[in-house]
Amino acid sequence: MPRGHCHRHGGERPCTCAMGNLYRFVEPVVLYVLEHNGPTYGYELGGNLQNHTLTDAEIDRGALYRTLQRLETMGHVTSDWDTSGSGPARHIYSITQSGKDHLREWAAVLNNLSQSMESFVRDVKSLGKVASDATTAGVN
Amino acid sequence: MPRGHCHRHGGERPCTCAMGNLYRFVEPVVLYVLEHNGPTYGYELGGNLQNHTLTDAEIDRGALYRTLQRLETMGHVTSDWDTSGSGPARHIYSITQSGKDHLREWAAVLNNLSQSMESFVRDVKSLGKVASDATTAGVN
DNA sequence: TCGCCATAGATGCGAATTACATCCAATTGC
DNA sequence: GCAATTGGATGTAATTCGCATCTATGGCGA
Repeated sequence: MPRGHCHRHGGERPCTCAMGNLYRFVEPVVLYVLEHNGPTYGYELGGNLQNHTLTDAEIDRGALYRTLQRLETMGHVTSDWDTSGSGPARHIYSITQSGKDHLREWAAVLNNLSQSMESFVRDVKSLGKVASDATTAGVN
Repeated sequence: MPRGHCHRHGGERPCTCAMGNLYRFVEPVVLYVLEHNGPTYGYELGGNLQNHTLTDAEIDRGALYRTLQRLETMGHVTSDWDTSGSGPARHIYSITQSGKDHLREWAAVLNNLSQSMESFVRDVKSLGKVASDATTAGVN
């Protein structure tokens, strides 16, 4: 199952699903939810996450857990075990100040990227304009 | 040299360099330049490309050549050898109709992605708003 | 009490991607 | 002749991805 092939929207066409989990996109979303919703554990995070993903793709649980581990080694989150509730113990993650800063940095990066994409999209739209302007003026 | 670590802008912070070549981002840019500037060969493409990249990262030549090969097997470009000029033979690539369609699909994807990012950035910006509104009203 | 299911965390692994290095060939300048 | 430049292409170690699988706890019915 090569990446680039989206089994959800089918076929060959590009779609953000085919872009994979891209943990670099998972990272900021995790940080955001942690700051917005407060401390929580991976399994629950997996649910709230899907409302904030940047791509159409669902976030893989494996990718999520590994992202949390990496964020912890980088000091952007801290974790504690919660054994109070019923069921298996929960790994509770909290965002640190460093994590909040990291999220702001991420926002700056995504802002740039977003604008680059926007301008690229504009460029593509105006591609055939000159040739077609003579025949179809005013068509968007 | 782990990904996620940008040797150009240094350090730990996220930057689109650290996002890698992401051939799925190289693909649309290559298609765009091919449609905008007309048929050309890889080496020259490598130059014009850098003005249109979506990220800060330079596009790796290896990635470029492999992208062109993949685009050809997908039928989005065709190629011919140009042995007329001086120097080594040039592999001239031209975009096909299928390639133009593909580029438009890419534009739609990037448009969506761009908007998702924009809205995410807004969300991050409004994160501490409620808490700080009491003390610093009107600060952007 | 045994088996089964849901929750929860975590890892294994083949395939894909990346980043960089390297190789090959032809031409130009010296 | 030979180094430098232009051009194309591949090799490869490290990393990431996507999916499957493993472990463990507790609830619940038979």
